[in-house]
Amino acid sequence: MQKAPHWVIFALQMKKGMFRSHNCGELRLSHQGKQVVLSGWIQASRDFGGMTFIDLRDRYGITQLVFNIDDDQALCEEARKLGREDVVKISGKVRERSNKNPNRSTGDIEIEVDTLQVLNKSKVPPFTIEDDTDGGDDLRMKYRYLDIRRNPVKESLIFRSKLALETRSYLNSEGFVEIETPVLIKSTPEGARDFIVPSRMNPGQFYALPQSPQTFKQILMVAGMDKYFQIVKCFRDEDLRADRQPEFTQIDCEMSFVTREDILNTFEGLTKHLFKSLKNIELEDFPRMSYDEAIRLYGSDKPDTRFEMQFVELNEVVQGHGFSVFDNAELVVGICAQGQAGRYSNKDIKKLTEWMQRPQIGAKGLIYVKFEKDGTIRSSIGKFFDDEALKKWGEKMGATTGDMLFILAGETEKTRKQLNELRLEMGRRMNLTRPDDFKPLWVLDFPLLEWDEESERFHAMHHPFTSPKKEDQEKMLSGDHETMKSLRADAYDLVINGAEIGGGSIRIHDRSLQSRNFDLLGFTKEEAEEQFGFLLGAFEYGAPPHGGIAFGFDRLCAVMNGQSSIRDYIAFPKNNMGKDMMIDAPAHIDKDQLDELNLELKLTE
RNA sequence: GGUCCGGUAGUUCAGUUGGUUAGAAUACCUGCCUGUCACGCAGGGGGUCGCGGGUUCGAGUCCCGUCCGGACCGCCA
Repeated sequence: MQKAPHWVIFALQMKKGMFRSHNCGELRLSHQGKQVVLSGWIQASRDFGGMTFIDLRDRYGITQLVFNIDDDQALCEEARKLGREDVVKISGKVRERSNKNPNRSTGDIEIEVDTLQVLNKSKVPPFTIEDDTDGGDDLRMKYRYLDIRRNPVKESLIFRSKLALETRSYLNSEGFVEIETPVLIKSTPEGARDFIVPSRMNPGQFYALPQSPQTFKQILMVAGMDKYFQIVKCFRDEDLRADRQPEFTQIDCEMSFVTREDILNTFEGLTKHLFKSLKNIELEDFPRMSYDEAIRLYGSDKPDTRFEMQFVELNEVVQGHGFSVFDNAELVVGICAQGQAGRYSNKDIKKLTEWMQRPQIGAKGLIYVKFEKDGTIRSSIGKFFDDEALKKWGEKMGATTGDMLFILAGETEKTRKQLNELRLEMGRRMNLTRPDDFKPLWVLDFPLLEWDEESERFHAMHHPFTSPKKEDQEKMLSGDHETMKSLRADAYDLVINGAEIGGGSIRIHDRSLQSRNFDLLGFTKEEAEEQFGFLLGAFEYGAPPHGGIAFGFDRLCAVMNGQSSIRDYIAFPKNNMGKDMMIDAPAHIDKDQLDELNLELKLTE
């Protein structure tokens, strides 16, 4: 039997409603002469009267369509009417372009169209669907379905998908099992505010959405699952930031019969694998730093180690010379900005000082010393210290000619925080924070407890299930304030380029130690029993030693691409008031719904 | 809870010490154009200057309030 010609088969397929034989990103010169069917959106149209070019876009790319009035006048007229974002299906023949476009993967070919079908007209979109859109953030969020058509957002979501896939594949190969834990759980006052869900069947009672699956994963360890992970949504009812959403995703992990070393190695391995497979970057072994060291050298527990500019404490050399700002300060500390002396005029310094004095930072002032190229030394405190003294500071801080010192003095914790802001700002100004440079590190030995002035009690710095380091467990009994402050936890954070990417700890698996920890945190026996009785109970049935870690998945996506905002890695993010601008949530519910939930609104002005 | 910035055409923005009919670019519409790919050219339509109040002969502009958006501090075990 004779086979029908290619074009006949195609015409039949078109009739049958086949939407495409290829996508808009895959046709090449090698397809020349082929009859194809494409579907997609109108990206742009260039009309020359006698001939019209149309860029057809789908997720995979853009293919140019050509309509020529000499070939088919009616069809050409149709094509001229197409508007941006109309959805069309076309069939036609692939042919080599006479003018190729090297900027496009499909730029060697074009489609000589023979049929055109408009599948759906589009209104004129409120912003341009281009890499550099003219749309503001609020419009982009409101019309997120248009925003996602843009390459940067689309690529971000695809990156996220690949990252999840690689995470699963790696952890699977390491013997981890992905287990889902409940989303409707119980509220606990520790930590962040919970999102609350009323229970219809249990009037007056509420579920809470998990801030993390913490207790469940520990119970899975008691249950003998040995290695657990989950890529999981978590919820925290706290104010938002560019890198903080009320619902966010964690790579949540827990392992049994492990030491801290086992966990660090496993997840350093995961991180390296993710960078290698997604960015083709081989990360060096991650350096490690104690929490105390990080605070002392960088004023932060998540230092950006892409650049040095470490803190140098100056109390010894500057105090006792009659300059009261220094003499009365708990800490005098500075950084050395290399090669910056010539870059800062008095006006620039004044500006920088004002920047430091903004309420967000709250520095009282900013002291500088400039070691000018010509050998002169200029500083804001020349009246109190002679060149000899200033030179000595310079030596201590490793400054040479051309460098500039910035010095702050005051209460230790505040001053470090302020200098951290300045260090990061100088890093940015001096172009030391390249987005394609990745410097991970482990920060270890966090304090177990944190004194909360407001409630006048200790809080767990990590969470209440974190194990104190072995050598500190005895000290937990003392009860003395300073000793409590000095307790160290077997907790660790993974920091990359100044962002906290992951955090975890070895957990307490012993019921009595867990009870003692709840004591320290100010829980009564009854409260501890009521809130965490299920965990304490589980610990009595052979809880294995265990520990784990959780990675901020959205943040990891952003950091791996050198971005500080996680919003483009979330398909439908919320704005800084926690609102979804597209669906306009949250929203009021009607009286019937409230009644059914046994709730009554009491809105105050 | 707080600090700061913004709101003018569909969009991004400009708008001087308060002073004619509020502009530009882009998008949109119409016409011309046969090798563009940021096409080009000519023409056109498009504004409750977020909202309310006040000061003033006169407010986009100044003041107060309010709403909305953005960044940040607090908060985020």
